[in-house]
Amino acid sequence: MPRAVEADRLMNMTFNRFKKEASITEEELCREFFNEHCRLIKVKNEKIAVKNLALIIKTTIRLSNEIGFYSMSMRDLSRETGLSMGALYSYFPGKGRLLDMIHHLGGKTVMRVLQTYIEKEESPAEKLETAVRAHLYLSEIMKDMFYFFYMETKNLNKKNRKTPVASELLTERVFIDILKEGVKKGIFKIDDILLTGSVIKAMLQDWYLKRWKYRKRRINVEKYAGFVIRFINKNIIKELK
Amino acid sequence: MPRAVEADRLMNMTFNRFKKEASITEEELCREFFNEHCRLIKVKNEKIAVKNLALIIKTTIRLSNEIGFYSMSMRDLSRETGLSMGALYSYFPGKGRLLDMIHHLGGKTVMRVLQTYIEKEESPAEKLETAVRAHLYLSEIMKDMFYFFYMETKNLNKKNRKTPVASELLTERVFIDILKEGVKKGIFKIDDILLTGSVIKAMLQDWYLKRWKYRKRRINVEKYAGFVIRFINKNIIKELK
DNA sequence: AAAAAAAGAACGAACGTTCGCTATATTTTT
DNA sequence: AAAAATATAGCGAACGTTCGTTCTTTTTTT
Repeated sequence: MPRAVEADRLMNMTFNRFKKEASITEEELCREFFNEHCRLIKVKNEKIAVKNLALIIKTTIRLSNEIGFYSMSMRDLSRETGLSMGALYSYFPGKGRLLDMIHHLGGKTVMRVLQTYIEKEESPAEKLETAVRAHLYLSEIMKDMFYFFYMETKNLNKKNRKTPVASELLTERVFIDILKEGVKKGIFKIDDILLTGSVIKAMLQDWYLKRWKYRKRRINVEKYAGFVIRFINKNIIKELK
Repeated sequence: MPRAVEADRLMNMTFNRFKKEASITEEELCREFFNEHCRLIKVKNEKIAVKNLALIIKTTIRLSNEIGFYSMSMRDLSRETGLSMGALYSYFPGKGRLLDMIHHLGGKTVMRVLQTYIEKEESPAEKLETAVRAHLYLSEIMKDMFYFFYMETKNLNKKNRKTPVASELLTERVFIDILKEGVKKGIFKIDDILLTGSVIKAMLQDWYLKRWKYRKRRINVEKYAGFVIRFINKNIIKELK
């Protein structure tokens, strides 16, 4: 069916379109961060707070991804942000809490974006493709943050440590629900839905966990997305006999 | 072809058989460790050294997987092993070097086992299945060490940091070479060999990176191996028309 | 008795955090 | 409108703690 394939290709959400539509700006996220934690942030001026929070969060993620959150000292953060030790502690209650707060922000953002895009689609096949693309594109835009999330989970305090575990399962659940719906409607044929959901998640994570590898091989996110979707579809789409 | 499938199933390497055959004992690995680094180890009695090295390495991996290698202090290690601070420093030159030494040991072991098992097989299809199973079974036996490798890579010193990156690519190459051979012999039909190798690696890694998830769902390593192999095969085995 | 191994007190460096201070912006009073 | 008072942001030295490591002493083995 070359015509149908062609139509599909035209309808594919491109990375650039997603980037424009989603328009997840650093500033907007930091404003949300500020409003949510203003009780813990000593700086009251929103304009100043948002500016410096953006600087602090960006620098924390960068340094953590280079040497690990635990290895990054507050003096490192002070030097790299240009803010003094005292000033830093006006923006968060302590090093550990800073980590928790960034995690909280990221988790919420991912789920919000994912849900928004899935709701737009009708059929399970379209939902699945959209979910895969939205997840990959979002992780491409926020690649440092995604890597940071994955690698620094164990450094969270016990209360918040459950969140990313739950978040891992939550993202996976989105895919499992789509798969279930597809099976129910007779569109998908899947042996093991749970395991299928797991390996989909694994393939999505590989994109941001092995960035250096894919960059080196000049594989862009759209190519990867297309490959993953075809790879999945071969295993779940009912064959027409 | 129910008969062929049945034959295949009988020939599948089981986890228990692998465990017996490979017989990777903690003690044997530590003896290798001792002989390789005896220049840096002050304790000369092999029996004592191997016993305590096993204790030190096991405890280091356990504590690192719980709280991270950097968060684990030498006092933690002293308390948990029951060895004094002074005694610890008779077994390795320093905390950083201990990490390097464990990584070195693990990397060598993985490649050795993988190569041994692949050499036994003839056809690419069998090689692929064996490689997948050997990798998964090995990571099941040494699950803590595999998790440790992945999570503590960035804490290695710069000289040794290249090793795990190279090791990631090295393991992947094993699979890519099998895929290439299969295509050449006309057994496999693959669009993108490099990307196929990548997602195979991603699925294998998921097994030891998300141990808690699979344990909770009561999915054992053999079931996972079977699923992964079928998932891959649907994408690479030439269809008979 | 000599050698090897283990012990644990001690050391300086570096850690996260605090706190008194200065500088600047905003509000209130005159 | 000018002056005084207050509030806020930023600073960096200093604190107590904990870190990796060393070194002398004690115990165990040969």
